Amino acid sequence: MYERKILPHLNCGLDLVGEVLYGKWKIRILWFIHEGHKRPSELLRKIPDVSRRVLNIQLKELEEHELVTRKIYAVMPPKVEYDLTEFGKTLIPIMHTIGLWGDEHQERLKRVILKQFQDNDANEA
Amino acid sequence: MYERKILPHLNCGLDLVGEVLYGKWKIRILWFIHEGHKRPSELLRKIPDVSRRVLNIQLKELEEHELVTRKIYAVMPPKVEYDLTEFGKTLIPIMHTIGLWGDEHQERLKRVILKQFQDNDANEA
DNA sequence: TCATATAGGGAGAAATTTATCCCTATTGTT
DNA sequence: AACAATAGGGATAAATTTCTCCCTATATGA
Repeated sequence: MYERKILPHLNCGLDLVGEVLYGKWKIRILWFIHEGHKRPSELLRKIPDVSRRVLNIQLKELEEHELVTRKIYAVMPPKVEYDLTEFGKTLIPIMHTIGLWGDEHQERLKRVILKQFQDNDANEA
Repeated sequence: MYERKILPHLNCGLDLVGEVLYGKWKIRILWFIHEGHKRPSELLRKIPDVSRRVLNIQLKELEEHELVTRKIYAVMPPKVEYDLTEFGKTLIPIMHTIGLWGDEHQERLKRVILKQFQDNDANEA
C-alpha cells in the first residue's frame, strides 16, 4: 500500500471535505451505494470505467473515513455489502446538488472540457 | 505544460463536475474570488499553502473552463483581476454547501483523516 | 476437469498533479 | 545600486493517484 509522506493541510472545512471526497470515483461510489447497489460486483457493473483494484482501495478509504460500513456474509461465493453510515448519509444532499449541477450544465461543460483536447490535436497535426 | 494523454470519462454529470473542480485548490480559489479577493497576490495570501506556480496553473484552467475571467490592467507593477463568470456563479451554492458540511463535521473529519497517520506512526515506532 | 462468479491483495508501471527552483520585466523605495 | 512587489513561464523533481497484470480461495454448473 502507498503510504503518504506529506501531512495534509486541514485548515478549513474545504480541506477536510477534500480529504474524504477526493478520489476519482468516490462520489459516484457513494451515490450508487445510496441507490442500493451495495455489492462490489454491482458497483463494478454500474461504473464500468473503474478497475476492480481501485474500487477496492477507494471503498476501503471510505470505510476508514466512516462514510460506509462493510458487511461480510459467511457464504460461498463471498458476499459483501456496503451501506452508507449515518455520517455518510449526511453527504447525500451534497452529492445530489453536485450531480444536478453537472447534468444541468452538461452541454457547456463538455464543450469547455473537450476544447483543450481539440487544441492539442490541432497542434499535433 | 503537461499534456494529457488519456481522454477523460464524460459519462455523467459527476464526471463533468470532476473535470472542472478536481484540483487541490480550485474550490478555494473560486470561493475567495467570490469573496472579493480577486488579485493573484491576494489569493496567495489567503491560501498560504498553495505555491504561486500551481495557483497560476489552476487559475488558467478555471479560465479555460469559463468559470472565471481574467482582466489585465496596463499598469506597472502589473495588476490582474479575476472574477467569477455568470457560469462560475452558479457554483456558489455548491461551494457553500460543501464548505458548510466540512465545518459542521470538522471534529469528526479531523479524527478520521488523522487516524491513518497515527496508525502509520505506530508502525514505524 | 475446467470455466465462472465472488471478493480481494501485491508489485510495479503509468499518468497526473503538485511543488521547487530559477528565469523575465517594470516601477518605486531604501 | 540593490531590493521588494507585481504577474507569470520553463524545466524538473517529488508526491500521489490510478491502472495493469498476476496471484489466492471456494462453490456451482457445464
